Amino acid sequence: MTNGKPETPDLQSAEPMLAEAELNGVRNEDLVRQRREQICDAALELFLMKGFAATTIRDICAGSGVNQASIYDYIANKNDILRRLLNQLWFRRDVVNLPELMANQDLSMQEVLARYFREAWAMKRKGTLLAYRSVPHMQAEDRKAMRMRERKLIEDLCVQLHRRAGNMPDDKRVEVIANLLVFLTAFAPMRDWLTRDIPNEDMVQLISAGAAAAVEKMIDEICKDPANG
Amino acid sequence: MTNGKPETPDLQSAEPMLAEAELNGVRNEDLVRQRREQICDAALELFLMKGFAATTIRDICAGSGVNQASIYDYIANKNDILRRLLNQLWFRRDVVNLPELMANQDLSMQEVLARYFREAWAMKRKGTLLAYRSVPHMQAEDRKAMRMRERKLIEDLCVQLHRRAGNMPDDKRVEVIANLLVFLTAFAPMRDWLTRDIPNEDMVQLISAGAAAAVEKMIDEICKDPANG
DNA sequence: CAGCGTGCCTGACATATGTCAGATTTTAAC
DNA sequence: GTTAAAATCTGACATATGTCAGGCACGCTG
Repeated sequence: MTNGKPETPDLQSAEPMLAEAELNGVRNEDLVRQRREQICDAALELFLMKGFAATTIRDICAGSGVNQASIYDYIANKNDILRRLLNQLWFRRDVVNLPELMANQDLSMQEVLARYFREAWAMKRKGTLLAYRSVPHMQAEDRKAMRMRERKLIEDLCVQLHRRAGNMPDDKRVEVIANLLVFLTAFAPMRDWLTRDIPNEDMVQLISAGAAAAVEKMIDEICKDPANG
Repeated sequence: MTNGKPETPDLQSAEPMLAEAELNGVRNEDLVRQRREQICDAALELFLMKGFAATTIRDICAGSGVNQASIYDYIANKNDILRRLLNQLWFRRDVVNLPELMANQDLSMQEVLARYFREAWAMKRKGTLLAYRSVPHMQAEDRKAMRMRERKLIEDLCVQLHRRAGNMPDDKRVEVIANLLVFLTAFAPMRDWLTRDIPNEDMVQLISAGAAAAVEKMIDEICKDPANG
């Protein structure tokens, strides 16, 4: 195809996901899906409430109504549940992607951020919390996959920031901006009691205005004083 | 005294700390202090590396060189260690206080934030990480104390933001600004791999410039469109 | 009804963990 | 050197946990 956005890097390319174990204790695939959903739903609530380590398989069984022995017909082990949850909630592809949004030059920075925060805070609230809180409990290889994905996100963001900033010099500090934006994704989820008092849309508007101003200011700063490469 | 800063609210007032257990298995107080230090030092590293729940008393004993039975002469239980660490690292009074800094009207917002982030990121890095990560493992009453202290911080910050913004209307959204600033305290600690590539002072300057711009923009926004009370 | 396949559950194993009683060693004073 | 106080350690208890083997019940086919 020759008529799409020209040489934008492929932002949608193979994302690393966490490898879910295969099981074949139970044949009926619909049943497996249904039970897995029960299990994951219950586990998510418990993980968010008590943390991964403090949640026992017995808790999850009680919460989901699945028997303590049977649960191993549907998931391989406790870590497998976490993996499946993160695949659903953190690595989901149906939620807007910040670098991609930024690539659309018709949108102002503030509009980009407003759309992004609105959707991310609505759709990925629990995923964000789970991801931030349970990194220490993940298997080494899963943690590595998370890091890779984050790394790629930051890189893509840096590319887009340069694109938007015109002739900003190459500077390590651009990464700081990208990291700040990624960090802000966790703002509403982590400060969740705030959103009980304040309508979500108000937060979205306010924070995206502030964040856009911050980004512009920081880009300015880098242009004005191009110190580090 | 009549010549201090006039009616600034007492920002230094009784901070709630977590209640440490008293023990009297060992008489020599210096020894107790020393052993406790060993224990807490080892525990901190382990808690940050593996998380509170995944760290066992045996790990802490191995790391600190204190015997598994003796450790209970110096700390009451695993949660007591966490409490002591947070009292040292999170509730420390020797580190600059943001509302207090803001009360000094001679400093620009950017200067205030630069001073604050510089010191907070240098001195409270581990405390911040520990606090954010181990909230779910704390005893209910300790969690309550943490919340209270945070609540007070936000309130003090709101007061100072109003003071600085001149005639900004009373608006719930001011809390969002305060929360954003508190949240940013965790930026460098949580994105710690960043700081391995980028000098700390560069981060301080860049983020405080950006954050100051964001705060101003958000105050503007609230003044321009005074919707919520 | 018998026979079988599929999903479910009782019950338990092996290990890990927080905690500590009580024996043992060290220290210091005479 | 004797002795008593103080600090440290061995060893263990009670419990909790992840995991699963092997038996059970139910529905389907003939």
